[in-house]
Amino acid sequence: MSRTVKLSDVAHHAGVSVPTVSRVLRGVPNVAPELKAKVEHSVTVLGYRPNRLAKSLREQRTNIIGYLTAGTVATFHNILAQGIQDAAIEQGYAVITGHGSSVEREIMYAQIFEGYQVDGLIVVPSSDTDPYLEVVSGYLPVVEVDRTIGSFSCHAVLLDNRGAIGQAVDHLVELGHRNIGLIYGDAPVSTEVERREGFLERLAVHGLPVNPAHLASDVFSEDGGVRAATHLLTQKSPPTALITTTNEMLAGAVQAIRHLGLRLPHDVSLIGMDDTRWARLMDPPLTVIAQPAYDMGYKAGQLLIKALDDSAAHPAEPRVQRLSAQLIVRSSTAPPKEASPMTS
Amino acid sequence: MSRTVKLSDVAHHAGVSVPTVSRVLRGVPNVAPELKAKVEHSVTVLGYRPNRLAKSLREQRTNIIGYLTAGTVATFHNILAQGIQDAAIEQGYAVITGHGSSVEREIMYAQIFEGYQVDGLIVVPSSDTDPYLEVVSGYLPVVEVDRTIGSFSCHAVLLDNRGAIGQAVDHLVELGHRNIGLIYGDAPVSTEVERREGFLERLAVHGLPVNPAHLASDVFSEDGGVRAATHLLTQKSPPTALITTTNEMLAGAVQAIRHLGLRLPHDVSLIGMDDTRWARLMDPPLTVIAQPAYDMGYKAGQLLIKALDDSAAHPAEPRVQRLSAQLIVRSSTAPPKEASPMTS
DNA sequence: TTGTACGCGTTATCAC
DNA sequence: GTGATAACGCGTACAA
Repeated sequence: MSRTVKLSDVAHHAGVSVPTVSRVLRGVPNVAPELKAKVEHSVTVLGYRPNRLAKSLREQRTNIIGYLTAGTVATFHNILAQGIQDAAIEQGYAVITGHGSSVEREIMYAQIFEGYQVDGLIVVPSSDTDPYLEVVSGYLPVVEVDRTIGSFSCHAVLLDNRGAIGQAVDHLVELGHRNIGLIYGDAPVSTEVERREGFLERLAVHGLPVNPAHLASDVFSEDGGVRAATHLLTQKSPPTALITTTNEMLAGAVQAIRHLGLRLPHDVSLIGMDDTRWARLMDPPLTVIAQPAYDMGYKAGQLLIKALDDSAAHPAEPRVQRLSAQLIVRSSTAPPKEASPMTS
Repeated sequence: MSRTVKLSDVAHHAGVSVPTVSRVLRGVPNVAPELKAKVEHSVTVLGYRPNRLAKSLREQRTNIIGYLTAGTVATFHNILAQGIQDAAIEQGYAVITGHGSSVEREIMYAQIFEGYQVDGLIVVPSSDTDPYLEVVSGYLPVVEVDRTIGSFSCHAVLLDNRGAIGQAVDHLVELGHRNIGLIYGDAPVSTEVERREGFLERLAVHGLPVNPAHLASDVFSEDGGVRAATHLLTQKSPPTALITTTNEMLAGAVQAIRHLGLRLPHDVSLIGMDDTRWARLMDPPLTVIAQPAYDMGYKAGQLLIKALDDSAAHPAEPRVQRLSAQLIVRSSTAPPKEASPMTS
């Protein structure tokens, strides 16, 4: 639970009775304008937020609907969600879910969740800048998964993004590539930032120069991948290998390569993110960086629940877990056209 | 809400006080064995089920964790879930989610949801036989999506499965195919049954004979698809076209066709289910039956909420909505090898 | 060992 | 128009 500013607090602050506050909040007609104003003032001043639990108990209606599915889970974020579910259920917790595509929506859901008095929050932030989450983390245990806002201190379960891209670079360098292109999303999320940095760092480790022209960012989508890959492969001295930081952009890269009449891996090598079904089914099957999606979700669930249990004891120091990715070598990577596997 | 058998009812029935019942239920040590037995008896007789809401309010702890994600949604069931979420949030409802891969798990989640006093339930049943769901639907509005148990009367939002497969058959017949194979899952779920029946019915409409050897069922997965397709294509007179009823089995069929050295659509035509990214990305791009996933979820949410609002007025007669699928013709279908497009 | 009384935060029914 | 008071279902001191 969190701050406990209740109806009676507001009533006391406004110098009225509890039912009056309730009436104002619910918009019941017969209320004196002056009292209404005073109540509304107190509400904002005290930062009152209704307790859905008590309301539900009283009204015999929760406004919660259960969604029970036997649907197949295949993508990264679903498998992750499945991990959270399993960890939660094992500890006797239930999960209330919201898909927040934008910061506004994210905030809306977070507030609704708070209304239902959730014990804690697991979140995949939609952006690097979410001031609301910072506030929430002040009085509610929060665990970030996959992505992190970074600017505030809370628990997190993340991929070792630098290491992940590092493995891809290592593999390509071993094959003899010296001109590797990176396709990444331009959204301000931690995964993209870290993967980009990991790429540059690993290039440096191998003593390879960084060619800014071989870095292409675009919208974090299939179309963005098409554009970025096309841009990279149509320049005068194109890279001999491409790495994409997301599954969506990988799909775009595949399309672009095909559209340009290039063959995989003969003309260009390609490594993407996430070991999805289609990556295996492509012709040729794609070399990918596999994320431990289920583990990430499961560990996030465990971490949050542990934080919940410990909250009484220690004030829970922020704990960040980094999980390793696994490079799965298939047939979209090969030595570059005019080069021997061992470059000096 | 539902049946309201509370602690005090049990106490009265057992001839003890409320706290005693509470103690027994929570396993507090100091309780007389005889009273314990009496209480437990009353609990089962009355069918008492704890109200998590009241417990949460009292304990200042809900055991609910919020999961907020900006993760991408790509598969059928995710888009469907997104539709439910949107419909719910628009009406001021929250969604608590559970993934039930088996009937046991499904029942477990349903009970947990009931504990949280959900107003209603939306469910994708995992099997045709779930006695518990029948019971639940007696006192809680239930909407089935995608699949239906069928044996009890409740609301449902389903695909027009017969029509969907019918479109696929029509398309293949127009191309000149007369020997069409069907690959379907052997799980006892309504979608599989209806799609199989729709296939047979449509064949009859075209005056085409049914060849039992061209019907292959297997486990509802990629591997199952591989086996079924291999079985179908390696017999003496194989079908010239294949239809799969699920996306998973489609993936298996693609693999089998490739493994057998067959070319798409030259050697065999193929139509599958769900317009997923990889179906578009395949070489050649796959002709598929696209389901209105988001609409199905959204309509299910609307239907449930309407049922909730109406529950006071009319006892809510069961309402079943059938949504149409759309055949998306791409390049995995073509006239059969030795046949003109127009067969007599 | 068991029962009484109260509180969790809110809404609904009454008098005033 | 407004404010006591009770109730929603459960857990927990405290007293018996």
